[in-house]
Amino acid sequence: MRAPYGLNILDNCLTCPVREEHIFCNLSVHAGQRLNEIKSTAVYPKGAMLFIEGQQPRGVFVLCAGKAKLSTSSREGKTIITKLSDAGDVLGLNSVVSNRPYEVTAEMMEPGQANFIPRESLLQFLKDHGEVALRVAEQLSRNYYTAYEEIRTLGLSTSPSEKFAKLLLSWSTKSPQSDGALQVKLTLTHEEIAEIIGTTRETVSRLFSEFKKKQLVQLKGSTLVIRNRTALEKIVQS
Amino acid sequence: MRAPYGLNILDNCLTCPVREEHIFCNLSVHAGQRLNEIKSTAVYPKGAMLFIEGQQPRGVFVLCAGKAKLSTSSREGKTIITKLSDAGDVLGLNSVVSNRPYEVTAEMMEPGQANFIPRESLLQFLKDHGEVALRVAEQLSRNYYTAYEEIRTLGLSTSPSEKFAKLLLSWSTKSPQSDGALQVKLTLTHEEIAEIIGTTRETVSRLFSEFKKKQLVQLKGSTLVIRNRTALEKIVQS
DNA sequence: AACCGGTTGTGACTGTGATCACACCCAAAA
DNA sequence: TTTTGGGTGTGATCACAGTCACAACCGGTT
Repeated sequence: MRAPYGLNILDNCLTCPVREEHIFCNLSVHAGQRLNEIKSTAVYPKGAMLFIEGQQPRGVFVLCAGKAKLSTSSREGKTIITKLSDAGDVLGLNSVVSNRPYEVTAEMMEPGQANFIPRESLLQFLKDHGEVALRVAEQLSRNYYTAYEEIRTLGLSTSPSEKFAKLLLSWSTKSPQSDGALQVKLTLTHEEIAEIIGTTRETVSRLFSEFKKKQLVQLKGSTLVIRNRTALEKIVQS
Repeated sequence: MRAPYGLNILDNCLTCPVREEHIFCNLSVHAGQRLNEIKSTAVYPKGAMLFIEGQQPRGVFVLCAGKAKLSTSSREGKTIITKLSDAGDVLGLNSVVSNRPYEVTAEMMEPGQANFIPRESLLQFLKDHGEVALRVAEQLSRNYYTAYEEIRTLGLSTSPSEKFAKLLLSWSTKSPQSDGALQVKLTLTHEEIAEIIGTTRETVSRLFSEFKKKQLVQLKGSTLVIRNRTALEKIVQS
């Protein structure tokens, strides 16, 4: 089965990304069947918008393949990226549960696939299956935590270098923990990095130069190598 | 019935603050009784810490009287106030639901009273009463929204004056909407205001002078009068 | 009265990062 | 090949807000 954008369609992607905390995993047989009835799968090209900040919530998206960036922006055009999502993430849950407009824009950064569950169906489903509602509550509080992490970085760490170091470290922990040399595939542009840490493209460029000069990081093709983790950690809490 | 700190103890303060969205209101008789069994009431002096950032979650607090400030701070001592809570607010819910450390410190800004519901009891209660779990989910997503508001102000609005104007406006909308002259009781120190908008005490001082000079606001005793609302709104989205 | 702690006003100085400007690189298209 | 366009490096400039310093203020206590 072949989809556009050179992507294999996954049969049932509600459960495909193996995640302990996945809220739609390990459901009762009955609930699982019901969920399968109300979900629908779609494939998206790079740049596709799953939803846009301010829209009324249509439903939630469960990302099965591909990466998406969540961002919010001001009228004057300044944008901040608040989260990078990948397979397994549930997008739009808060808006659906509280019935408020999407608070972010979700844009595919690469071709991908997602399950869609319409708002009404999901809410009915949650009413019918109380045990899942609690799972949803847990997921929401996890979201809340990451939001607070964001608040802390934006509000407490003043200098761009601090935030930049923090970002690099957060990447290095997610990457394959093979021995000493920590490697990260670099898929973002400097502009995007700037939007994550809330600064300008030029500053990010300068930070890269600076960190390279200080032997903190090194660039091999498009993979970034963290050479001095402890030094980075020191910058973070300087 | 008289309590310390010159405060009247309220008989049942789970329901006292009249709030449409109060998660523990309008419960079934059975659930209401159960809730009354597991809650306990206490009175707190000014400066009392309900809980501290990093502590394991003991339970939730339902504020009945008095105001509390929620803050988070870095090792170097920089602090940001993320929310001002008053009667009716539920504090510590996220931490309890997700069983992670309190992400903020909750400190009473004036003498007050709060109900405490221990973690284990609450979780059991939620399992037994699925309909309340959904209410909790709704509350959590509301929390998420205010967190996002915070992210937007910290990340998108660059200048202190912008954030300051935003803060003043948010105050003026909450205050009694009596005709034109918007008045706000000013209970915070400049230092605290600085911690809300993420700047220094001196800058707040200067902003006050500047806004007074520009006839945007006026200080009558300890009440702040918003003289030119539209001008403030213009500063916000400048 | 005098004193005190916490708060507020304001001046002088300075470092930092945003802004503008332009050169450069590289891969894909023509 | 040349062209084009998105991405990147880097210098020069400058305004803004953080920092330090000190005076003034205000309400409560002794």
